[in-house]
Amino acid sequence: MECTWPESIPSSKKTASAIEELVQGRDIANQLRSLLNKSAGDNNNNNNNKAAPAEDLVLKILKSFTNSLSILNNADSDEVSQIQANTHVTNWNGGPKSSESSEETSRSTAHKDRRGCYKRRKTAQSWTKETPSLTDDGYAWRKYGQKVILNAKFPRHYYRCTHKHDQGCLATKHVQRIHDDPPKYRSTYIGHHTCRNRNFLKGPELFLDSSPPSDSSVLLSFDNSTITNKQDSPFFTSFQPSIKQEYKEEILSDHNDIAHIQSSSSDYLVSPDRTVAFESLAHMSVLSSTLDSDNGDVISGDMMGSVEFGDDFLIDDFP
DNA sequence: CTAATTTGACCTAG
DNA sequence: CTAGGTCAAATTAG
Repeated sequence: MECTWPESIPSSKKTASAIEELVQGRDIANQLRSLLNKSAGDNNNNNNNKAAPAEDLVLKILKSFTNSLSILNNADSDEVSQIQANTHVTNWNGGPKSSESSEETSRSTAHKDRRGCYKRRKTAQSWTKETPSLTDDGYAWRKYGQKVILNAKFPRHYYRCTHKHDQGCLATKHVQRIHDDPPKYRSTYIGHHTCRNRNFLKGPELFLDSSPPSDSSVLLSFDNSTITNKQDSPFFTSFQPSIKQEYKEEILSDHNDIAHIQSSSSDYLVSPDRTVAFESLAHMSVLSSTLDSDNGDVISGDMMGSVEFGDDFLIDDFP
């Protein structure tokens, strides 16, 4: 089986480069938007509605980019993506069903009518990754929920991209601790990032940005799988500037255990200067360990095989 | 003050 | 119906 990559395994390279272009365009539009905001802020402080039409236009451009991205990303899946894609914060009032009255007839409490407010994404690409510690993947995640899962000892934490409202990034993930004694966390990534704000310190960014966009970005090759690093391939975790809070307590709690694990995998302890080589090594080791346990026969156990790609990332070549 | 997290209610797929 | 995923008010952190 070919180790295909879940994130935008584009049906074709055309799609891939189209996505890249769109991301770039949206990024630029974002820059323009912030530029507009800034200039409107300090130039004319009393007349601020002058920039409103421009801002509006930029927002429309952004929306258009985001929608296109969403369409391309899950080409056949449902319309969830576009719904959330309004790039600014207006929570699309006047929802799908025009309920003119009866706020409280159905539900007693003074909650807003959230029916139809969200849709659960059905077929988004997802993949899981298991780590002995909570590592940051370079993206800014915002926790939005926590749930106790049946037959699981630990609750599951739900995160979404911080730039969901900024840039309409629809990526989410959930993290669940599956073992305690040797700490093990399973993170499931759903959807992929359309945002461009990774928290790189300095080194690895040249990995991603200055790489030729055609197809030879970064290759990691293993036994029989070739991995191309596109914009957010899941294993290109990076250094994090600050460990977030939710991780902090966990890390502190089993501080002793993970210390040597991390150092042995040469991850996160290297100074950022010489990271590029080290990083790839680190990831290779991570990957090889996971893939390694895979090529034998990781059976059952409890399915902690390693990297299983959850969904059928159907590569829809055109019919 | 703003922004992130917590947490219980809400919503939907199965 | 239930289990899992999401929302959003309240709370806490920066």
